[in-house]
Amino acid sequence: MTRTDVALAQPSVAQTADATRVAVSTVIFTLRRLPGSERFSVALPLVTRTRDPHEGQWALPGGWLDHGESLEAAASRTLAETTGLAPSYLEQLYAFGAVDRSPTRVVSIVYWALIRADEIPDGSVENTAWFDATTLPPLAFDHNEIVDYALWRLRNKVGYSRIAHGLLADEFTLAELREVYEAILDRRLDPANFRRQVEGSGTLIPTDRFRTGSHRPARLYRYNQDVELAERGPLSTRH
Amino acid sequence: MTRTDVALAQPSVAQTADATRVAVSTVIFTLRRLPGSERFSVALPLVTRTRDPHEGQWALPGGWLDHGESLEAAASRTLAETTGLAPSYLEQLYAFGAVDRSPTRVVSIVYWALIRADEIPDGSVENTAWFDATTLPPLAFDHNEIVDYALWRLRNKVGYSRIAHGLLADEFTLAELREVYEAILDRRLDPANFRRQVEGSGTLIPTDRFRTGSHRPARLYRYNQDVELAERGPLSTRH
DNA sequence: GCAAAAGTGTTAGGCATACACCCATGG
DNA sequence: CCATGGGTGTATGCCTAACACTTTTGC
Repeated sequence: MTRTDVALAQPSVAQTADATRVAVSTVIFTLRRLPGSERFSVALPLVTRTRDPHEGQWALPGGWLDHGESLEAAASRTLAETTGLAPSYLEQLYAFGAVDRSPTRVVSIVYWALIRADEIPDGSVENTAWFDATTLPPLAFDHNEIVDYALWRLRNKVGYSRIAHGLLADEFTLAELREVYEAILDRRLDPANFRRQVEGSGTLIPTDRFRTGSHRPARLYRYNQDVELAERGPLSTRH
Repeated sequence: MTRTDVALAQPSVAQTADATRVAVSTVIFTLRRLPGSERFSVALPLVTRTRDPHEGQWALPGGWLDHGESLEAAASRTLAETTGLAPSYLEQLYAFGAVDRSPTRVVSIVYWALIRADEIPDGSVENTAWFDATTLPPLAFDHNEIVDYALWRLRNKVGYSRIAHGLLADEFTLAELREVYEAILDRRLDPANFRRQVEGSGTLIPTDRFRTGSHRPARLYRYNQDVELAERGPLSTRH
């Protein structure tokens, strides 16, 4: 009898019940403006489990690792299969392998990802719903702890890399970039100092275009493609 | 026919030849004073592979994940079995899962570790030898890339955590602590500024004892146990 | 004109760097 | 007493935070 620790997934190769199996899950973050609030907040999609264990509970999107695919490819595939999403940024988070994290032995390689609101397909996907990252219900398995760790990593990494750009369109104003930082860090940033810091970092290229529509027009910027999105050291070019 | 991607290891549960298997390897660093040199340099142990693939080549110590043990326990166990070492610091590095990294499908959860020179048992262990981390021979599988990434992580982490203490005895002088930093970062540090930085960080407690024997005696310090060895966020208390 | 956001200027404080200098011990 | 590492003092420059101020638009 086969059990899964992720939703909507089935093993693709024959496995004995006693063997350790490898699953891949993804914590994928986006920003959304809550109704009634001016600020953005971090949200993520969860899927309902359709079988035991934890049937009916919410869980991270994921599935089994196929024999012929890399870990990152498995993360992308299972994310697309369960939620229809294709993230703009994807990075390995951690491998979870406690013996008792699932009734059967499962090692989960967890990825975390970013996606812009406009990249999310219209219309809801079956069994999928978006939740505020700070007020999650009890999730299946150790997925609450996994989300906590992913949030910690996101907040950490926004301080020393350009991952915030993974949540923005090609062109954006400094205010929009600042709102991304404010949502992730959950605190206000001084617009003047923020401008100087980010302008001095060399990661932004000013354009000739302006965002108009309210008050004084704001200059649009684009990414400097020469700068890495995130420092990953010797792994930056591989998977 | 069973193949392994780590030395001196054998699967403990029946596996089909086609199934993806989970291995655990460890990059364990120590410091040693090279003959003729005043400075310390980073070294790590490798084991010779005793079977195909890559028979005869040097590889990271490791082995298969047992069905009933956690990832970290597997790292500790396989490290002890192959090298006889029990590290003072152990942290997960990355999960490597490229399809072509081994003739059979193997996902390797790699840990990295620190050990003091005085914790290394006397007498050489069979098939094990220590290498300078910066001048390694071609290793089996993707182990060269893994070591590069572990070195990058070590150098990064020494800047924002206290992991250097994992390479020192309970009591140590500031010069000894500075030598650890200099070896890892491979550059000289100003003794005066280093002292102020580390004294101001609150991680050290001065003792009444002094290291004597040459010139002016140097005060011995010990760790402040209240401060985490390394920030791991929500994972700091678990495995 | 007025409100509000875009954008600039200025100051104070903290921290890293560089380096001059004094202290204490072994030989 | 002298060489050497232990340890202190201090000036400089950079970066951050705080906030006053000017500019430019919509209404």
